[in-house]
Amino acid sequence: MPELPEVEVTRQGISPYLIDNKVTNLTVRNGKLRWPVPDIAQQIVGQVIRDVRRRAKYLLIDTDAGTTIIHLGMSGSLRLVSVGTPVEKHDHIDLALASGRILRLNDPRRFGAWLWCELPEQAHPLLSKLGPEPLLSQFNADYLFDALKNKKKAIKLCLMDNHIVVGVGNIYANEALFFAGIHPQTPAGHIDIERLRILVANIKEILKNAIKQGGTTLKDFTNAEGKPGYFAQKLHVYGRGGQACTHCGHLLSEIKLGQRASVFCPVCQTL
DNA sequence: AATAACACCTGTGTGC
DNA sequence: TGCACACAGGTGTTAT
Repeated sequence: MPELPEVEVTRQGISPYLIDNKVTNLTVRNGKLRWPVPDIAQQIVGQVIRDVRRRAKYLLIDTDAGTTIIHLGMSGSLRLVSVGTPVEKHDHIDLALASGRILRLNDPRRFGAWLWCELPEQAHPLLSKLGPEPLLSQFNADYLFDALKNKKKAIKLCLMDNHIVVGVGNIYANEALFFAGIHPQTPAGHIDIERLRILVANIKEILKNAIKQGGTTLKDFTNAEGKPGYFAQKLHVYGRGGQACTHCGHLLSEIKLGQRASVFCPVCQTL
């Protein structure tokens, strides 16, 4: 489900309910997520949540004893519910708070993660090798030009590579390349810095807009209150293979890159 | 070292 | 209506 905007919208939605609140219970109904969910009730119950942060698509819930690391995978979502709200299918984990609210993880495909880290999270192996945040100034044309130097693989695969830049998933990689006029199969190292400047600007713009709109709703994305996002209606290429290009009217092509659907306009996007 | 393929899992839509 | 199959927002691990 979620790319960076959806995770950020979730963070913004849940953090007011979590910060300064005390954890009263942790219930794991099904701990078989991507990795076994550790039993850390002893460590976290009684702790006050200090902050709720995001790094890449990971949500980080800080307490003085340690940080809970949550990833929503392909199908995960977090909602805040009241005590007594009936448990539904795939509601795997509850983090109960002194306020009477419960942070509830639902994840049908269980590609998500719920982990615990007592060290600063930079030390965590999942977070230690991540590239820059796309919305920060460290992600710029000069950086990207350098990171893509000598790379022969397709630019779209590079945009989705967490070592190069985090948070850009299949939807926004397709959209950003469309707006930048770059063919998704272009060898990454061949793109000159001026085109990368345009690409970087488009990535930032698209992600910011998607956050402002409340995230993309494809099938089942909802924010912390269970409301859908409104970005899907603004997608120009993702999910539109065979339909007309919104810019020139030519039919959009669809190919597979790295096993993922890639849609582009063969006229507007060049190698 | 870099790239490509595979793995994890459930739900949904399509075509027969 | 049932069944087989392809496909879906991610990403660490394994193979080439």
